[in-house]
Amino acid sequence: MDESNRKARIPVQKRGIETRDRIIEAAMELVSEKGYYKTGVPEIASRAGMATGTFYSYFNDKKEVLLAGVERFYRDVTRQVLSAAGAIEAAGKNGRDFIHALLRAFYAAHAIHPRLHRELSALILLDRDVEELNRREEEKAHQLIRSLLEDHGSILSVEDLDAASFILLRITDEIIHRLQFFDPPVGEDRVLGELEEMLCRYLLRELGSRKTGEG
Amino acid sequence: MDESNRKARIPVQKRGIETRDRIIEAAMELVSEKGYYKTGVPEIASRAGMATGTFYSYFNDKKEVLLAGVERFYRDVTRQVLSAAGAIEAAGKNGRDFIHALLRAFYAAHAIHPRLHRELSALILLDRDVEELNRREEEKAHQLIRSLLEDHGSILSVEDLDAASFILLRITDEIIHRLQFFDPPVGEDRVLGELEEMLCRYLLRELGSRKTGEG
Amino acid sequence: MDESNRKARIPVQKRGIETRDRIIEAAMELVSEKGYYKTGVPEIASRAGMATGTFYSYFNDKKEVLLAGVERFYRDVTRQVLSAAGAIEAAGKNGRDFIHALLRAFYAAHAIHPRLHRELSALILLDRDVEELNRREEEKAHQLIRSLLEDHGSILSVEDLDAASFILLRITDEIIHRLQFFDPPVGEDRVLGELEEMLCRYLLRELGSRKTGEG
Amino acid sequence: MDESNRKARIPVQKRGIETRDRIIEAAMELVSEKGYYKTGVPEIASRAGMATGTFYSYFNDKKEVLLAGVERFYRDVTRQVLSAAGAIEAAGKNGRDFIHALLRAFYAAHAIHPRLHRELSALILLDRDVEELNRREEEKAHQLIRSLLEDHGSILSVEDLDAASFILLRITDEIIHRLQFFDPPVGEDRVLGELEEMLCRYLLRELGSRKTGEG
DNA sequence: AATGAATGAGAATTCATTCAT
DNA sequence: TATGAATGAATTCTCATTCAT
Repeated sequence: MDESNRKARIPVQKRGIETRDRIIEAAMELVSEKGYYKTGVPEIASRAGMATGTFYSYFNDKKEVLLAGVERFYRDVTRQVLSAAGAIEAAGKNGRDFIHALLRAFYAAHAIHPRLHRELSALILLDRDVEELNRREEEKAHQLIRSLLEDHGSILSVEDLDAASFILLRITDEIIHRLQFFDPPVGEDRVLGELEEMLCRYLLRELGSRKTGEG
Repeated sequence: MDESNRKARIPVQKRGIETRDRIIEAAMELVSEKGYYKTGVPEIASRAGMATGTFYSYFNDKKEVLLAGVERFYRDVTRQVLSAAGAIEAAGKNGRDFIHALLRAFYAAHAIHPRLHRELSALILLDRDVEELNRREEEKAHQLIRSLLEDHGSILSVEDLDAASFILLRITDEIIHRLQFFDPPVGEDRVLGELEEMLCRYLLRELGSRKTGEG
Repeated sequence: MDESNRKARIPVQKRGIETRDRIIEAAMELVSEKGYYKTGVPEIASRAGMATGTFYSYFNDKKEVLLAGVERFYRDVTRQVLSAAGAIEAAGKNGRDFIHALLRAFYAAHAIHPRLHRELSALILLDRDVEELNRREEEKAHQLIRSLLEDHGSILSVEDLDAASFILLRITDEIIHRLQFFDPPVGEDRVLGELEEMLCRYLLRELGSRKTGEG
Repeated sequence: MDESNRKARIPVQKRGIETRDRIIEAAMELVSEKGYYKTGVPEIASRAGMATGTFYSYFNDKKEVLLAGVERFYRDVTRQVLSAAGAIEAAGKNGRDFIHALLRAFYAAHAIHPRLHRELSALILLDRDVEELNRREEEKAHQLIRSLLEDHGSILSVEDLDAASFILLRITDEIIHRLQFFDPPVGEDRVLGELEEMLCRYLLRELGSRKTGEG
């Protein structure tokens, strides 16, 4: 009975789809600005330039836009990440370059909707549905990282690929997260440089010489 | 002073202090169980065995107990961490043992109030006051890690101690966090083992041989 | 005229009349299924296979279809009752047969749209317009019963024909009502048998012998 | 889990019980005046001289007051009916007097809250919970009538006591209902006189002479 | 004539906080 | 000082009706 008692319209025509998108857009803007709990439905509708009732003919409740917005957010991030895949390929089998490109890709992915990202990080912890959506994305990301590490197996010295992928994903995400959401006690460049160094020492079979003057 | 218009009593007598503690205790229990936003003040008062009004003679509003509770939580964690300092000392100048003891200490700190910890992780992102409290604690933790690394400077190969402390703190926290709050795609032991390996390769001047069969 | 500000079209062409009928049909179906208050106009339009706006070019508001539906319902019931007149005639001047045929006619009339009947019974009490429509129908029924009783004057022992018609109509209606809408504490056959017995004793000059084994 | 998740206070102190009663009173007044569906909670609260929120600390929702009001209504009616039992006793074994007293009792019971009575008659048909409450009351009334008929068995000529009680209850109720709620096509006295005559002919072993000039 | 997206006032309900006792 | 009933603004959601296309 998952969606059996839905009343909200599923628009197929261009106009309806645009309206739906406008609602998601407005909702995510407001969630970014004031947080999910402080954002009201009339406010979302008003921002989207429509009446409250219109909102409810596209979504059954406030939570539903949130989930739609989260999915859209993940789509945006995924698109961004995939577009970075090229740069990672280009780095070839040079260890430091590979790690560097990887970090760049993560950083860029985080820069998409930073405020929204922050709010979602909280909602993952507070809401089971958001948590579940996130779990699926993490799983995808985990597999992506794993296959990247496999591809570069010849230059890496990792034994447990799964555990390594998990750690690589989480810590990179976390550090960039912190750098973007809170102001860190240490300069961003120094942290990113040190993070890269750590990953090189951990992952690479041969270290190569450290590049100084990160920019 | 931002406390000029406070009305809530600051209890000095034993009885009053106990009452205040009972409120904090009840509030944190409920926050752990159902989350801050779903916990009501009358409910906190009721759980603490008193009338709603009594609550308001000890705290000006709901947020105030939360902050008091967060402070108490950090006190508990700090106490736990300090008690682990002994074990870290005992590990002496053996690199792997030092890292291992460090990880153990973090892990134990997280095990204190896991549900509350999870809720607070979200509130840090949602509430400026909780964020600020957290910032101060992170700063203390950062300094603590930094001085530990300094003490072990002879066996470490780190250049930027500040950046390294920051990274060490954040990633260890994050990984343990994930292991405890979400069920990870990889077994806990494998992740912790790999994390330890990463930190050793990163931090230690001489690697020593890896211990297999973590537990 | 109370219709001076009407906007809804009064269809004269065949197509328009059919459309109007389809709306009434759909509305009455839904009212039977979920009740008037829980039935929405968009839902009626959808069931009738048209857009919401089309509904409003045939009816000025929701109430108007209800009234049209009530009138149609009464037309159906009247048609049914009149078709039963033959059976009553056929019963001739045998007292018990006359009463029996009368009861059968009422029973059949109630069996037409039982769910709708039930809903309307409530709406009569809640809505002045429905009440008024009902009053007119009751008046017609009252006159019908009265003339039936007059026709059978020779075998009846009633003095106040008007009062008797009123009572006869109301109690027969009520008892059958209850039997159909609620499950009664006593079997239907026993109740109908006893009702017939009561009416015989009340109305007939000569009682005749009771028929047992009602079916 | 019938009442497990109730939040509404169950008052035990005098003040609380009075407040609760005041709400029921106000609600039933408004339901009598404008009907259940057109009565809003803020309006009930305002009529009861309190804020909306207060209402919700005594009742979980609007429906709950209705049900409490219905129960109170039935209590009032029952009390009235029982107080009429004396008059019925006093009528002794005179058939016509017995029937007359019975009718008087019904009539008086209906005169208590006529408008409310009318509204409830509709709600019984529209709401399963009200229907159920009514079913229980009908059952009680049914038993009461049955035992009255049994007590007067010597002067009655009824065979199926259960069916007769059911019919007696329903038709008397219905006729009085109509007389009070709608204006009948025939004068009230004539209808009541004829009803009494019908019941006498139906129920009594020996008829006695009809009293003319009902008053 | 038909469409169906949009409207927006209004209903139900919640909950942090106050205040008379 | 403690009590807990009372407050009422704020929030979520509904649905009969309108109107641009």
